[in-house]
Amino acid sequence: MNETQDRDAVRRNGPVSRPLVNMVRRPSTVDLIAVELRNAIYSGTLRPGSSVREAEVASQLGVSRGPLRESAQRLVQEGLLVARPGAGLRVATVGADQVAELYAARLAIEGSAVRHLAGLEPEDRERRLAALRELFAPLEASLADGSDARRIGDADLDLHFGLVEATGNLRMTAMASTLIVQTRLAALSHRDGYVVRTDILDVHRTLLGQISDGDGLAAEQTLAGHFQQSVDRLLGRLEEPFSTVVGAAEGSHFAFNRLP
Amino acid sequence: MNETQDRDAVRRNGPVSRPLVNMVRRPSTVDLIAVELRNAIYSGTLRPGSSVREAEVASQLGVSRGPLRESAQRLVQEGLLVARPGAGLRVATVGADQVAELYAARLAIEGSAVRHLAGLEPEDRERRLAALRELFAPLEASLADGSDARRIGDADLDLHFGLVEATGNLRMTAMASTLIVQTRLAALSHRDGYVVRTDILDVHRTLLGQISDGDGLAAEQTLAGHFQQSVDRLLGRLEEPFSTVVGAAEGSHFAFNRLP
DNA sequence: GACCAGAAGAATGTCGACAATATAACGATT
DNA sequence: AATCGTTATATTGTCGACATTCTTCTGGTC
Repeated sequence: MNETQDRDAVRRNGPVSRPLVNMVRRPSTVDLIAVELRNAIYSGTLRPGSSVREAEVASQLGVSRGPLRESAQRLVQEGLLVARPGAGLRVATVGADQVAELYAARLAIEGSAVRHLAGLEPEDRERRLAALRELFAPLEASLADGSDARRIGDADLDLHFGLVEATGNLRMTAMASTLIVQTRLAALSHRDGYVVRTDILDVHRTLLGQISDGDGLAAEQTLAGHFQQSVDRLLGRLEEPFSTVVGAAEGSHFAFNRLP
Repeated sequence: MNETQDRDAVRRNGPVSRPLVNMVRRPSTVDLIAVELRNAIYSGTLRPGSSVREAEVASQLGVSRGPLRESAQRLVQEGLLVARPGAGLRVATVGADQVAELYAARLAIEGSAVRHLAGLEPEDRERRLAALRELFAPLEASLADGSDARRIGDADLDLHFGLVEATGNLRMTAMASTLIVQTRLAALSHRDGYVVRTDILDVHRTLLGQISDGDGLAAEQTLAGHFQQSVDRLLGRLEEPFSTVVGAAEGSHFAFNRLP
């Protein structure tokens, strides 16, 4: 019984001090399907507002309707799918009336993240910033070689997700993941297609610099300004230099859609 | 085709200006089951760490295993249930190692909420604060008549949920709902049972006052201090006057578990 | 011509049954 | 005595089929 008690204790409280090995967790079928669905939504394969026929998608995934429906409920909880009784599943749409709310939620999460990072001990802070600077390169590259807006958006969202992931807070990371896919949905729902400002490089450079300086409030305000501009642009309130492409590019890399 | 287009437009962008009536949405069975499950977890009927046998729970709810499993996946996404392949469902446990993370997430959401409220126009701000002061009475009452800690905790959590709900941000409201049920899980997982400080009345009075004064940053710091004490208390780092009861009371009122 | 009512079709909602897997108990072995 | 291997039980994972519901099409009426 002692071994059982130990296992139970581990389940309740996690490894006591330092885990010798990572607890192995085979992903369930529902996990795998949910990842595929999120990818399909994120990449635009399942377009916003389109109906999701269970039998069709299930057969494409090589599973029955049961597991598919279970996975779908996860995305319903995330707000990525909408289920109407009798009418089945539709991909959610993030319309103009929801953009402000969405970015307010992102500011709550990501703003808290940058403040947390800025408040760390300099040594620890720089270690985590190093990981973030890795995400900077793809953004620079996609901007430099004139990639389509979708790829630029991928790099941008990856960086924003990295901000939250760097805090190590799994709950906030999960919430950020959901909000970022919803951001993609908002962009895909937008009549002008995917729109990206050309100065995002400067904004993020400033952001990382302020974190590095330990000035969390300034970093949060930079983020707030950045988001405000994004909202205005999505709502068509701004006329300014931008790069817009309705990217038909498939195959984004979904750094934030990993298995838990 | 015009009517269809109009309906689609409504689905995408929501009602154009001011909706004459609220769009009626019959709750699906999955919705209803999910509410029941959350209530059972919140009230302690389903205890943290306990296994949830599908057949048993399904028959108690009067449904088959299929809909139950679909609902369960929603709670898995929320972090309220854990599913291990082959081993089925267990109620999540929020152990000591997760308390800090949980309260950090709550601070991100609720801190953002109080700052938002404080930044509103005085007229609008006071209107929403009026709704919050309604939630103040139950807290006072439960403290005054020496209720058990569980009832005090209910009133406390209702008030905190009300803070976020008052912003009108549905996304943040949903996230707050999840985090607050997890807070209850943490309390139920705690060895000392439900613990409540006796000075929470003062803290919340101060909080609402600072919001009323438009001082969002101060309100957020009050919240941060309050949460820090909660974390310390749950981790047993503090020895101070408190009221602790392992409340066996069933039937909490779950203001935050409404249907969407 | 627009609107309403009814019927046909298709998809969903739900259930029961079977196969696959994990758990627990038991005995054998070092 | 503790550990390992085996077996039995119970539960989960998956699937196919049926009843129900929504959607769409058609025809009729004002």
